[in-house]
Amino acid sequence: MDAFFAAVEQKRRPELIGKPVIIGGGGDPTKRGVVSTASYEARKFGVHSAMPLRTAYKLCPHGIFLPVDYEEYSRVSKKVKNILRGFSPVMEDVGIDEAFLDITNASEDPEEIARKIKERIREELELACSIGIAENKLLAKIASDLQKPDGLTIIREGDIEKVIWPLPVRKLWGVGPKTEAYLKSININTIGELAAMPLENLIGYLGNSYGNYLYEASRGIDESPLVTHWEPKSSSREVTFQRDTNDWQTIARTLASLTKEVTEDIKQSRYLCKTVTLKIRFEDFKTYTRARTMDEFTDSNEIIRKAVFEALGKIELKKKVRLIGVRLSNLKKA
DNA sequence: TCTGGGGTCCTCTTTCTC
DNA sequence: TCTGGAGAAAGAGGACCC
Repeated sequence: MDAFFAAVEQKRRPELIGKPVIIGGGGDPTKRGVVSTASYEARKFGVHSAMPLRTAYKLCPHGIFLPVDYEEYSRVSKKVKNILRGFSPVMEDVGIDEAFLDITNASEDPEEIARKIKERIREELELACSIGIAENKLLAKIASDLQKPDGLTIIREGDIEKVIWPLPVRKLWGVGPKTEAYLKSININTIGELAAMPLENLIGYLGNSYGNYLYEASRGIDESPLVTHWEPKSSSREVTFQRDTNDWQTIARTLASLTKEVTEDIKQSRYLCKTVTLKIRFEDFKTYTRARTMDEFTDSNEIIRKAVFEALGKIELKKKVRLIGVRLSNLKKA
């Protein structure tokens, strides 16, 4: 979906159409938080997702800042996914605003299917999306990104050299800022340059698993199947304080309430956990985690809270705390 | 002065168990 | 009772995704 959160807001408040809309945090650009989504009008000012709200405000002071309304976006997301499932039951969810659809067994022309999907989403939900068509997920994802917004891009078997190789390595799924910078340092900037690197060298530079992955990905090879069902592996809650704090009461109270929330979450979805992990980030942004595995699987708030505070005891609180969080893992269906 | 929140997966190290 | 090794499990951190 194109600028999904912003588009949903513009749909329910048409007066926002054509304006720079910035969704993030609590919607107050003077407070801590980052941009979740910026409308294309706001992107013209250099605003993009993951940017601190305060920075976005400096770049675009006349922008309309709104809080994230996750429930509303989830509702709309479900409608989008239902439309998709009507075209093929084999669908993989990729977060709230993306999905893969396997249309291998469809009788209709893929491009025609894509046009119909775009049309239905536009007519029923008044939203724009970008679709990529290719023989595997890796290439379809790259394709969907090539002509945003409101795009429809097909990558065919013979297109790898012409279409994929000139692209920067960052366009490959799994290559983030760190890997991009590292590859740049060894003079690899494009996917084609990556593809020119012998497998042994890649493994030497990046390890066995990642080296092999990039070797194949740079050639457009991806055999991974669509994942239509999966079980959660962990559940977590964390908050960044509006001001860094060294007040024990505040820290303890916050930790207790986060623990209660995340315990409610797993209870609701009928899971038990065995491992709790405390996460703490100090004012200097140094982040630590301390884990504690319990003797039994549990969803008891008291037992989990006890383990969380045990974990907290393993960390020296000498600096002010910026963020605190709790993760429950080692999950098992109740 | 700034850097969210909810996840997954991978790698390396430490600890436990036999 | 002490020592050591192997393999599994747990713990910690980091990179990446939306």
